[in-house]
Amino acid sequence: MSDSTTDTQAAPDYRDTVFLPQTDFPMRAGLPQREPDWLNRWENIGIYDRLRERGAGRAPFILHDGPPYANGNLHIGHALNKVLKDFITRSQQMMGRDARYVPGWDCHGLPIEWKIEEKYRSEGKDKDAVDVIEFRQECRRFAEHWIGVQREEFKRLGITGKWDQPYLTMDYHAEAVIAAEFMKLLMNGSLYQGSKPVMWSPVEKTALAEAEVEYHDHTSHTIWVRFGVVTAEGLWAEHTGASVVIWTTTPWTIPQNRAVAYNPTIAYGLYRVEEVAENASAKTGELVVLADALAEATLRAARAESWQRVRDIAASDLEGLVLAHPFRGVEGANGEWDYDVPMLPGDHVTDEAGTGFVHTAPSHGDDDYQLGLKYGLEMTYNVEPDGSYRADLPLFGGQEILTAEGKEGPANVSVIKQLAWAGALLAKGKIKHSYPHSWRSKAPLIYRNTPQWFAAIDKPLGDGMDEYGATIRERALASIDRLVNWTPSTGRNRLYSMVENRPDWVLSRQRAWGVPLTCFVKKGARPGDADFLLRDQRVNDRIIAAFENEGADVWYRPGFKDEVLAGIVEPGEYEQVMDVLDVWFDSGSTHAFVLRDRPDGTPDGIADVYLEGTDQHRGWFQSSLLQACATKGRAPYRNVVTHGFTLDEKGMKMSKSLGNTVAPADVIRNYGADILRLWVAQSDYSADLRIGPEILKGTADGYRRLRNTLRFILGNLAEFSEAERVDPADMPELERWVLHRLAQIDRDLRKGYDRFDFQGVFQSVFQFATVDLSAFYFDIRKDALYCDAPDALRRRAARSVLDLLFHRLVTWLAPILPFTMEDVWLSRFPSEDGSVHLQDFPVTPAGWLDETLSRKWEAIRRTRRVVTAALEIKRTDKVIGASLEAAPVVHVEDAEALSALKSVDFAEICITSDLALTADPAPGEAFRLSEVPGIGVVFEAAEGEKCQRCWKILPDVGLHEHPGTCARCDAALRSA
RNA sequence: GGGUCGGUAGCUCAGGUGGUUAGAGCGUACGCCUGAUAAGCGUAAGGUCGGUGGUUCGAGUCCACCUCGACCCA
Repeated sequence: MSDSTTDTQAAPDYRDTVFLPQTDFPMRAGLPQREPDWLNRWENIGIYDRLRERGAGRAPFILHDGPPYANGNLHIGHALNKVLKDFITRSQQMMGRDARYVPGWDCHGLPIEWKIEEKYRSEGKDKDAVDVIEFRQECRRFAEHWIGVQREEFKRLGITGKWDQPYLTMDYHAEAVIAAEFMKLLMNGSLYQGSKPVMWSPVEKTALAEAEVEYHDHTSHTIWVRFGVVTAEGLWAEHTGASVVIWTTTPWTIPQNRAVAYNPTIAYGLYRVEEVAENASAKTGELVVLADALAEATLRAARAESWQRVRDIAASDLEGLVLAHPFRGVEGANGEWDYDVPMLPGDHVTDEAGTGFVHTAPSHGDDDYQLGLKYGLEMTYNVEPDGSYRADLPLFGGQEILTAEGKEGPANVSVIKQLAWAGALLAKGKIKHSYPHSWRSKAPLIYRNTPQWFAAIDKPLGDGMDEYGATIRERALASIDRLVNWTPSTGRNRLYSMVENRPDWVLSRQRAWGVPLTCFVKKGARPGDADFLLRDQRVNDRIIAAFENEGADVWYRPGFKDEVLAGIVEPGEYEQVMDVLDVWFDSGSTHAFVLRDRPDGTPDGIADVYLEGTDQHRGWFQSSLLQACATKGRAPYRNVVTHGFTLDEKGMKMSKSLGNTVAPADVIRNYGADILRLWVAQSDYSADLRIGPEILKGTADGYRRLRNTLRFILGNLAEFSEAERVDPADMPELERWVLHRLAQIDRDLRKGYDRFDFQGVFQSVFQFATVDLSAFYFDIRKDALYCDAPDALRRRAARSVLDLLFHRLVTWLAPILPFTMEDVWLSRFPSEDGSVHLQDFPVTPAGWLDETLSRKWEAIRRTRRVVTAALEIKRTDKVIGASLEAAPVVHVEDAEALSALKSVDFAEICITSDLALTADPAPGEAFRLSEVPGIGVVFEAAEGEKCQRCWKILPDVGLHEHPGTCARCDAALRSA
C-alpha cells in the first residue's frame, strides 16, 4: 500500500498506521436511560451480599441509618443525606473495611395519623368510632406503602444497602425493644408523671400538636389588673399601697396566677394618678408600677387624665418583691388565693405591648411553664378537659371558658366582674388578634396543663453504668466531650449547649399510632407515692413477649391488662396507661434493635457514624444520645456528621409556592443519579447547599470533562497486555512524575475519605484529571501513543501508566459515581458478574513518591508555560497554527535550571517539532513572563517537511524508505 | 424576639497563627487543532473578599455594629 503512493502527487495517507484510541465507551453517557440497567445488574449479581462475602473477616464499619419518616416522596434533602451516607459506606468498603449499611424507616407518629384521619373524614367516618387496633393497622398499611415507594426512590439514587431487609420502627421486634427500653426507665426510676401545658381543644377534649393548629382572628377581652405590693421594705415602705399592673387577653387564667414576670432590662417607673375622668377605674392618688414605654397607654386605658412619674423603679427594686393575688381575701374564696405571688425575672417579657409585667399561670402557657419550672411555681389543676373550672374552685366552680359549641362561656366575664368587685381591675377592653384554633373543629383553643410522663435527666440512675456519669445529662455531656468526634466540629457545641440546658424529656403523647407507654398506675395512688407505678420485671417480660409475637397492638386488645397482670397483682387495682411514646423515643432506640440485636449490627452496639442534617441536633442525635445514656450508659455513636440544608440557587429555602424546588426525580430524569451525586460531592455539605438549573448544568459540564478523560484512557489501553508492562524504574521521568502525583493523591484521598471530606477528594481527583492529565500528560503523550512503534519503551511506559491510572481513578471515583465507574470498568473488563464495586482501592507503592522529581517538574512546567504563551502570540499573528510548526529557542539564565531542562526532551514536553536550549542572554525581543523570571523565548519556525504520519516538521522527512515520514515513523512502519 | 451557622469571580470552591499585584477548576470570549471531534489545546476578561466603623505600619483574615440567608427555639 505504501508503494502505490510513491509517485503520486497526493500526500501519502498514514492514518491507518497510527494507533488511535479505540473504544466503544460512548462520549455521551445517557445516564437517565442507562442507569436502570446497572441497577438491575447489581440486583442480579446480589452485589450487597457479594460485598458482605468479600468483607468477611474484615473490621466492620457501621454507618447507622437515621430513619426517614415513611410518608411522601423523597425530596432533595433525603437524596443529599443518603448520597453522603453512600459515599461513606462505599469508600470505607473500598479502603478495606466491611462496611454494612442497613437502611431504616420511622413509622409511628402524628403525620401518618393525620393522613388516616383525613381519609376517614373524606369518607364521612368518625375517627373516635373506629376501633383503635383497626385504626393502627390502617396507619401501618399507610407506612408500608410509603416505605415501598421510598425504597425504590433511594435505590434509584444508587445507594447500596440491605434493601431487602431494612429496619422499621414498627417491626414487632422493634416495638418490643422500644417498650423494653422504656421499661428500663420505669425500673431505674427515671420515669415520673408530671404535667405540662399543651394546646387543648375543649370542644374535642383533646390535645393538639402545633401542626394541627391554625390561626384566625378572634376578639378577646383585655384586662389590666392591679397586683398589690405586699413587701414593705425600702422604697415600698415609703410608697405604701402601690400596685404592679399586668395586662392579659385571657382573664380566665387569673385564678391560676402564680407569679408576675418582669424584665430587668426594661425601664420601669412608679406613677401617681392625679386626675381621672368620670367613671374611670383608675383612682385619684393611686400608685402604680409600669414600664415607662407603656405607662401612658395604660393610664389612658384606665381613663386617668393626668399623672406624675414619682420615681424610677430599678430591677433591684423588683427583685424578690412579693405581691398579693387580686383575689386574696375576697369573700367566698375560702383563702384559695391567699398565697404570695412572687415577682420573677424573665427574658420573654417585653415593653412592646401590655404593661411590661406578665401575669404568669404556669398551667396555661409555655413561657409561664418554663418560668414555673425554673422557680418551682406550683401547677394548678383548675381547668377540666371540657374547658370548665373544676367544680370545687371557689367563686367560679363549674363555669365554662368555652362552651361545647366553641363559643365563649361565662368564665371570662365572671373573673372580670370579680376583679372589679375586688378593686383590682384597672382597665378593660377588647382586642382583635390572631388566635389559635383547631384545624378540625375550627373552635378556639386554650393552653391547659395535662398529665404527662417524663424522663428525669438529672436523677442518678443507680444502674451500675456510671463510668461517664450518674445521670442521663452527665453521661450525655461526657459522651459529647470525650467519646464522640464531630464533623464539622461546630456540631459539638451545638449539641452540648442544648443538652446542658434542656428540661426533662416529655415521653408521652395522647395519640394512637405509636408504641404505648407500657406501664400501669395504682388506682387511688398519687404521682409522688412509692407504689404509684407498678414495677415488676415479670410483668415487663410478659409485655415484651406479647409485643414480639403480635406487635404493640396487643396493648389495645380488651383483656390484655388482665392477662399480663394475672397472678402477679390484682388487675382491678391498676389502671393501664394508654398514652403512646414520643416518636423520638422510637428512633432514639434504633441502636438497640438494630446495632445491638441484628446479626449485621455492631459488636458493642455502638455505631461508627451517625450522619444527618443539622436539624437533628434537636432530634435524632439528641434522642439517641439521651436514650442510650439512660439504657447503656453512653452515646451510641463514635462519629456524628452533620450536613446543611438544601436551598435554591439564590440561597433561599425551597417551597412549592415559590416554585424553586428541585426534586430528585427531576434531576434523575434530566441528568441522571450520578449528576445528582456529583453535585453532592462538589458541594460543601458542612454549610447549606444550593441547587438549581444553572448549578446542575455546571455539574453536568464537569462530569462530561471527567468522562472524556476516562474515555481517552480506555481508548489508549486497547489491547493492553501484561507483556507490555514496564516497571516504574525503567520509565521516563514524565511517567514517574505521573506516578508521583498518583501516590500523592492516593495518600490525600484516603485521608479525605476517612475525614468525610468528599469535596476535597473530588476536587483533587478532578483537578488531577483535567490539569495534570488531560491538558499536560495526555497532550504530550498523544504523539508516543499514536505514533511510536508498539514495542517502543516510551509507548509501553505510557500505556503502563494509563493502566495504573485506570485502576486508581475508576475505584477512587466509584463511591461518588457508581454508575459511571461501573460503565468504565465493564467497558474494559466485560463480564457476567464483575463489578468495580467489588474492588478495593489499589495499593499504591510509597516508592512512587519522589519529591525531588516533583520539584524538578514543577520548574519544567513553569518554563513550559513561557513557551506556550510565546507560541500563542505567533498563533494570534497567524504565523503558526499548530505548536508543531515551531522550534523555539529558550534562553535560560540559571545554570541549574538549564541542565534540568536539558536532561529531558523539552521539545516533546512543549509539543514542538524542535527546541533549542541555551545559556546565552535572551535578546530584547525575546518573549518573557513576569511570573517566570530568567526565561526568554525566541520564536523560530521548525525547519524541514511535515512528516505525513506524525505531523512533526523535521529536516529528515522524505529521506526514508516510507515516503514523507520521519526516521521514527519510518522505523515504526517497518517494524509493523 | 433568642441561640447557632454562613455570605470570597457567572457557578463550585482554596485562601494555618493578620504581611508582596486575592488563587483553582468549570463556564464565558477569542484563537488554534481537526488523528480524544456534540471532543482536545491555548490566551484573556471577570472580584470595592455582604456592608459600615474600629484595632494595627498593614485585615478576606481580629473586634463591634448592621444587612441578607439558613437551621433550631420562642
